[in-house]
Amino acid sequence: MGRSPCCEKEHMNKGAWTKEEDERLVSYIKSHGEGCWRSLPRAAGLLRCGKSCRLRWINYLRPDLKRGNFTHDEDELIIKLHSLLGNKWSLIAARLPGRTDNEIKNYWNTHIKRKLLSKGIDPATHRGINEAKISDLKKTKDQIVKDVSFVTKFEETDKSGDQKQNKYIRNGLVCKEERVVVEEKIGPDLNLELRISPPWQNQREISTCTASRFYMENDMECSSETVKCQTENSSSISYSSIDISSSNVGYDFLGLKTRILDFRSLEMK
DNA sequence: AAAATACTCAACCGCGACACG
DNA sequence: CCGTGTCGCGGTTGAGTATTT
Repeated sequence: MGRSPCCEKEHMNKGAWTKEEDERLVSYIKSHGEGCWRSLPRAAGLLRCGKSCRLRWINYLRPDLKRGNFTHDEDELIIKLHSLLGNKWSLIAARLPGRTDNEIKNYWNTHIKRKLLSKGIDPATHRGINEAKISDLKKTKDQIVKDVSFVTKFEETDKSGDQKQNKYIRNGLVCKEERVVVEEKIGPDLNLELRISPPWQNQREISTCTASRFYMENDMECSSETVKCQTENSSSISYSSIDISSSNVGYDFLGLKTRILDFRSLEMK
């Protein structure tokens, strides 16, 4: 038994929206709010299917949309997020105020893909196109490197506050540095540092955020704790940590809920 | 100036997830 | 548990525009 279509295809307008249709839609949503897309077209007096109305509103008519070209910062953020999330455009868009998933998807396909390719980076994997060299390096002793999108280096102060130590975040995991040296050498020539913050936050402000950390030793997840981090500018992350035992505690990353930072299985809250 | 080609991006389509009876 | 309806997502299309030949 087939599913009934979302709307009767006959007697429906398709293609580009007219100014009058836009005005009807905006006016209806302003007075009645979003939602119930199925019944909206009839109520608003539009010969469009609900799907089409929803798309038009979300991608074009919403008042909070940002117009104009993408900034360099937005470019970088999109690349970073794509390296983590893949083609999850809606998740990426959630981190870029005023931008829609459709817009980012188009921008990715028309601009960023080309930009990365011109730098010798595979846009799908965010790794160098010359995979052969990388594979050879990976085979060498003690260079067991898992699939990696980018590496972020940060400085950690020990509990006494006396000593500082370099550490690396790879795919959300805090790693011992010797395990990622090879990746630093062979990785893409891009600044892929990622700051973690709640959605829609002004990145310029000093802010605190919380995340769980998992140390990797001998390829085993061996401990976890919650870390409070304070970000002051885009070039550094300082950490102060609080030990907790958090074997079953869920936490947020990029506005998502997950227990382990496995970006390939993230789900919306 | 005209034709061909490349590019952009709004809109469409099909599918999966989820809610509900 | 199953069938149905709705919503939202990601991939794709194609009309309009820009650039090149």
